Amino acid sequence: MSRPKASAPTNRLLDALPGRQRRQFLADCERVELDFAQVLYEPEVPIRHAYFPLDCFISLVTSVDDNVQLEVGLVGNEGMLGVSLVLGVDVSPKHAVVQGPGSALRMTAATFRRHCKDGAALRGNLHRYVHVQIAQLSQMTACTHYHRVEARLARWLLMTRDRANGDHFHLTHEYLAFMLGVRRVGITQAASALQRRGLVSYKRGDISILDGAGLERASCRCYGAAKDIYEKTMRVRALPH
Amino acid sequence: MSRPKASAPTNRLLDALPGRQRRQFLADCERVELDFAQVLYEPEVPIRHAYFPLDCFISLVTSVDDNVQLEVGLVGNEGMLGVSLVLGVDVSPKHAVVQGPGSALRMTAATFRRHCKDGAALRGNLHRYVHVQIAQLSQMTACTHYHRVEARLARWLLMTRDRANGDHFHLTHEYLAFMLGVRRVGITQAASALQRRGLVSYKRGDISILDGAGLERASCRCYGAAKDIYEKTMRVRALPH
DNA sequence: AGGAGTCTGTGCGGTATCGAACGGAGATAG
DNA sequence: CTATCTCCGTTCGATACCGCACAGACTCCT
Repeated sequence: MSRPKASAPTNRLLDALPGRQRRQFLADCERVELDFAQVLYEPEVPIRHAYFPLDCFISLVTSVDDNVQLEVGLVGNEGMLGVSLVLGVDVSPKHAVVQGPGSALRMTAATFRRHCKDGAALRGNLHRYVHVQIAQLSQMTACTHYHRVEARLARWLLMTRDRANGDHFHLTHEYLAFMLGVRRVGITQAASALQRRGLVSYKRGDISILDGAGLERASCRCYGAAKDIYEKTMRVRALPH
Repeated sequence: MSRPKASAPTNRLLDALPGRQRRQFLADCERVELDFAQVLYEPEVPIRHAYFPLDCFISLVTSVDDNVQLEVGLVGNEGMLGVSLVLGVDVSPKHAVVQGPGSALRMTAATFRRHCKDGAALRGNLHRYVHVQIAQLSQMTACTHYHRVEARLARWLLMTRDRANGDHFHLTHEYLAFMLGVRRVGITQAASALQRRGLVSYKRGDISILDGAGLERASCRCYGAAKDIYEKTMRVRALPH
């Protein structure tokens, strides 16, 4: 899990706040280290904290009928965990599982709601982020339905790279299969194909992306589309600080 | 399209408002008749109005790479169109297409934003509704991926029944195929199976639900789950009026 | 060095869906 | 009443993925 932690890691949602508000907000945050596979939220269980990843990333996972699960979102330092709180709801609809260990800022639910209520700039930013999540979820629905495992795997690796700030990370086929909602064997085959094409190298859970551009070509457009949605939506009111 | 319009049709989101606010809100609304297949929103195009269906219902449709489309949501008088406006974004991420013709209330985007800004009760309700949409989208992603066409069709028919306020409506196999993201033939087979089991009757686009309970058993749990999410989330602050 | 545990690769039969094509039944209009 | 159009039903081969099972390879621990 080599992730070169360039200078002080930051969170893009918070970076966009005007200086004074940002300082106030950060003062009420606590820095925590999150471990691989740690479960932060479970459906129906009250949310205790909002999380702002710095150099970790977290999967959002739905479950139907227990046992059957599927990743529907990936949150890194471009986003936050606990958007439900922004909407005045105090339970998460999904599981949240730490996918890439690292550090995050967190704030208690009550304090976070107070900040949302009082800070117009913060609220605006977070509202926009909620919109991004809705748009990306819609996209994800279509992607998961239409696109082949190989393309989805490529997309997943690219998304993870962006959030891990590095071309190298550790995840087994088993885990990837779980995330994409397919058999492990399906991942093995897709990963082998990508490796044969020289796009990634894979060895007992250590993944390296060798050719990002090639991988992007092998992935579905959904990768770029999801990024575009974020950039376009969040840029509108990006405030300098 | 026999839809017994019991007394004055209403919209559940607006019904939940306290009396005075409701009247003020309604005063700024305009009643419109929507036709089948009318396109209300398109991605990237500014939203002109928020819509509150009374006895019509509207599909939310994503598209990837043009040509390939998929319904990801269905909005009737339990919801609204234009949640993006609630979040301070003025474009819709999806297409919105009228699936069941009928009437709706609508309000210009600017006026709607003003009401959102000023009315705490309204805003709270709509925020909760946004949360519902996120939760249902997640659910939909898993459902579309895991469940068989027959079960998904059953779910779709049930959802439509709830929104059409009637057991009878008109839609061709072609159209259903488009919505569920499968071939027409797939719908024909699934619909035939449901018909053979005496759950529905189907004749040149006229669908009748004969056995709702049976259909529910034939559908995936996602139908009930989606309903539960709505009820649980919206009930919390349901205000009498 | 040996053994246990973890992770990856392969093979086999089964199934849901796909793409394409065609035939037929019912509605509609002249 | 007939021509045309819309919609539905069926068939056929192809394909992507499933479930299961097992073998090989690497790692780690003793």
